[in-house]
Amino acid sequence: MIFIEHSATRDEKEPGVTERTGHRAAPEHTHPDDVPVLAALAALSDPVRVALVRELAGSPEWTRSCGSFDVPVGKAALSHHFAVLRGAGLVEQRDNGPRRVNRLRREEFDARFPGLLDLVLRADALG
Amino acid sequence: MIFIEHSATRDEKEPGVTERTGHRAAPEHTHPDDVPVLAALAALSDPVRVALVRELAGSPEWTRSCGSFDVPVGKAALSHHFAVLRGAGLVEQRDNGPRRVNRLRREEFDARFPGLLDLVLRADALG
DNA sequence: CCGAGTGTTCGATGAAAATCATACACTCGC
DNA sequence: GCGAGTGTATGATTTTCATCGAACACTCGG
Repeated sequence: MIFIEHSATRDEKEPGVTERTGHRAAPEHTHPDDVPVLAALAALSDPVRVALVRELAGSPEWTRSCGSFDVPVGKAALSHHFAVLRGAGLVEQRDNGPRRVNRLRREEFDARFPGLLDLVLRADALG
Repeated sequence: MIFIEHSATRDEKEPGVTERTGHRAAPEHTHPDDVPVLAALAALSDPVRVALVRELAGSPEWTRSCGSFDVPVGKAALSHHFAVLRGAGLVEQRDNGPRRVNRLRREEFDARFPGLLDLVLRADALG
């Protein structure tokens, strides 16, 4: 078993060059503070993305790879949806070996859009 | 005072049959409690509709007719947007003479989706 | 009863978004 | 290195949605 080193959270640290062997482009992230309200709402207006967010909220951080979600779309579309979620400041991604693991940016997103995530996550009778 | 009586809904009437004696069809409303989260978010994901909601929030109830809003779309599109807002439980409409006046369903919508309206209404630097 | 003002409906159009299939890039165990 | 596993990029197709113009419906004041 190999662990991901990469110290800890580098929120204020520029990602720069990872000390990993390969040269795989690190995913580009957008902080929730830089996300317009409309973009956040648009990102959460898609059933597939909401399913991803909900499933992600129910798992420990950095434990779910992109392919491990139960959504009825191919992997191309899936990749696209994760890009949208990243751009909306909803998820953070990190490369772990061949797979890309995810984390829901609960605190940061909540600070920027209070209550919005709770709204989407609360199990409702009406979807 | 005479109110719109509208004896019974005649949704399944054959086209062309207008046996009403000159009353306009009352707008069909959806209570926020019957609105899925996704529909609410989708309704608020459009810049024109957000502009309508914001402008409406800044005016007393039942004072704004549909045509009185400053949005860069024709009246056909405008009518469509109001229908969406109605369907999302965001606005209530009432016929007043030749015009249709509006009201933002603040309390009801807030009870169903706490914080969502505040999020959209708060004047943000980032739209 | 007519005409101006107001809003809806309909059909068409254009743009944006979701999706897929394919091809490509990277990592790791063997 | 090879090859399986994983995710991205690209291009094409489909769907969805916002928009418009025109026709229609309703109300009210002359």
